[in-house]
Amino acid sequence: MRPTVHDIAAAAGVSLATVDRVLNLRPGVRAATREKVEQAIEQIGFVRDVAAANLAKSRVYPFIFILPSGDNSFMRGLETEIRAAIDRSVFERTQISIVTVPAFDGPALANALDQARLSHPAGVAVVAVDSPEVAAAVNRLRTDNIPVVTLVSDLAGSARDHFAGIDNAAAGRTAAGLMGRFLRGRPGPIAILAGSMLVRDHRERLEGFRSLIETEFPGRMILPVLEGHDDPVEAERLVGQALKSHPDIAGIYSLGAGNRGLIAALKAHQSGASVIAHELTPHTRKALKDGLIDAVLNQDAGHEVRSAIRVLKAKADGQAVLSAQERIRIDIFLKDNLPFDDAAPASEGDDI
Amino acid sequence: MRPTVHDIAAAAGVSLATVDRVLNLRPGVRAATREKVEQAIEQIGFVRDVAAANLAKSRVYPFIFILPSGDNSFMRGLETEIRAAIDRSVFERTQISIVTVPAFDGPALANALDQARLSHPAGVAVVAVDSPEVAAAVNRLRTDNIPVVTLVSDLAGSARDHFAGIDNAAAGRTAAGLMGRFLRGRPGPIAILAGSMLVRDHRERLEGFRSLIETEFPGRMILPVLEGHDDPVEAERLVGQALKSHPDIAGIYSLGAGNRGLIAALKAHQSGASVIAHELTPHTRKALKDGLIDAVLNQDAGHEVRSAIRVLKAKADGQAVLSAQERIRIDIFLKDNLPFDDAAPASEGDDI
DNA sequence: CTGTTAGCGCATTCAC
DNA sequence: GTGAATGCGCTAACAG
Repeated sequence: MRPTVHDIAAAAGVSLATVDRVLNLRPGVRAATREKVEQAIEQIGFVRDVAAANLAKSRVYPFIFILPSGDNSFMRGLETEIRAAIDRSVFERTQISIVTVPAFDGPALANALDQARLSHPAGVAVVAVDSPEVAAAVNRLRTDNIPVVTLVSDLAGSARDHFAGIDNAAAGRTAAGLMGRFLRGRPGPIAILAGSMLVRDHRERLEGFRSLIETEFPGRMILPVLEGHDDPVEAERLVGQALKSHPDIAGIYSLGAGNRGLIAALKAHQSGASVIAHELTPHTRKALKDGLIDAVLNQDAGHEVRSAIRVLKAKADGQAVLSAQERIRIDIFLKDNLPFDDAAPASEGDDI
Repeated sequence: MRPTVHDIAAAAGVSLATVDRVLNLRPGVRAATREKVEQAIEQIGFVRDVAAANLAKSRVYPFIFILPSGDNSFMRGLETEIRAAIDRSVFERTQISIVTVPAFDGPALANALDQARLSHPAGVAVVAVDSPEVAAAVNRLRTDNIPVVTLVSDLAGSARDHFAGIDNAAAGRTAAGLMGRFLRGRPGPIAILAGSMLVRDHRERLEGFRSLIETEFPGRMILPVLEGHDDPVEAERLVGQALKSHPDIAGIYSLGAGNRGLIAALKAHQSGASVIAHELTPHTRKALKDGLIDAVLNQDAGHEVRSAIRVLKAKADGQAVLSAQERIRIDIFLKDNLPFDDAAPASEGDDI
């Protein structure tokens, strides 16, 4: 039988209440007594039963998820997954609210974070814009001892507890490795379509892609980055222009969103370029099937949401996280290994 | 406040014990009373607090994991992950034992399953050999109401509750899609190294690979399958022979284990073939880095083990499983997106 | 057939 | 500072 608080109490010659005070770092215990109890805990190898503790506390975890608003398939899919988590909240003792803010807007996001702080949540998950004011707002949350997990895109120079997202540099390198192999024997430059250099995930993918092409496939030219702000209209215009002025483009790496525009441009220009994009959405799925896109790198929004919740809970309880379980993997989809064949539902992803 | 058993009792005008009997489908309740209670449950929207129930029951889950013995890096990695789960068992209320049986040996496996049945476990996870006697043994477990999850390789015609493994047909197609693209413009046949057609995962990968090559890359010849029984020595001999008699081999798909032998043969013959293999082990990792293997498809043993445990628990409690969470993904590794750079530890993988 | 009662392991009043 | 008592939501004897 695994030892309980009673065993500690007996071993230390104190009462349950005192044991509890020591366990939960509450004041009102003499140093000597505390010492005794801690020794007992150590000696009998006590591990607290979190389930029982939560039961006794009737613990619920109020969490706040902050993500960009707007017409971005991936982000809306993410929101769908958060809503799915809300449906499970009765079972999981969570109580999740969703806040949306304009994309790529640091001040607005910082403001939303400060707002969130006022409601004293048990944790906050945020799709970060990589700016100092956002980092400062995150740090204010941390000062209040509120756990913060960045979601999808990370935040430099902040005290965030955890990042629930893929290794974006590795994603960029993966895209480059595939692209280099796909283009073997075919000359021509590579075009890159990004969303914004204000978000860390896009910057890291770009860096990873570039560095690998330069070292492993030297001589392959990369055109100046097209920054389409994840907007389909802008993306279509930029890619269209590029295809017009560089008819010899052999490959295109779309590392952000706005893929609807990319796809439209590809169709219009009958480009034969090898194309690699991110995120499996209804649009990229169709383009894969139609042969317009060769490969899609995907991050599973459902897994990210579930992971964020698990980590926030663990942090809120001062528990360790199973890091292997929380690593978000980079899925690679070709036309031929798409999950479920029917019309793509909003929740593409999966997990675990 | 979420409703409790007390609320049901009050609403139905009965005692806690009766509510409990209805909830747990125990006998000793008049049909009319049962009806009343069920109505109350329905009306107030009761959902049982599993954590509290487990606490009251001091529930522990005795599980048995059965896997092949022998010198197979992937299977030994799987065992390591099971041992990691054993380390967590105090927290997870599990009590896991490991049984190993000779690989590809249906009768031995069936015997081990029958043996497992005698100890009345709360669930069994098994790396299946796809044979009728194994299916029969699994069905005997199911008759005793013991949940069974197949692990890594599935079992046809059995009543197993769940399969914790990748979609192997999709894996084969993925390998074919990559291979076809890698070989663009290069003639020459493809060689296939398999372990044994007695296990379902190998058969499914082969089928998926073959069908996609035939439909998407017609004209690409596939040589007769080499069956190496996951044995490095045999694999080396078979691949060596093939490379000697077909010096024009353009691609090799290794869909089973025994990759040490494959790698040795590749080195010895200075083959320039594009190679795709399964499972990231210290050997395949090194071969990737050395450029001997182009891509590795991997299944995460850690994720599979954790998933199997979650599913067995859920089935044992008659609970629903979050199917999205339990889907095991196919990881694709190139030389340039390998996880952690240091010397590969036994536990490569990770998760959902 | 049905109800009463005493825990499961922990947290939290309220006395002392 | 410390302890005794009560309850979280559910299960499981044991009575009736």
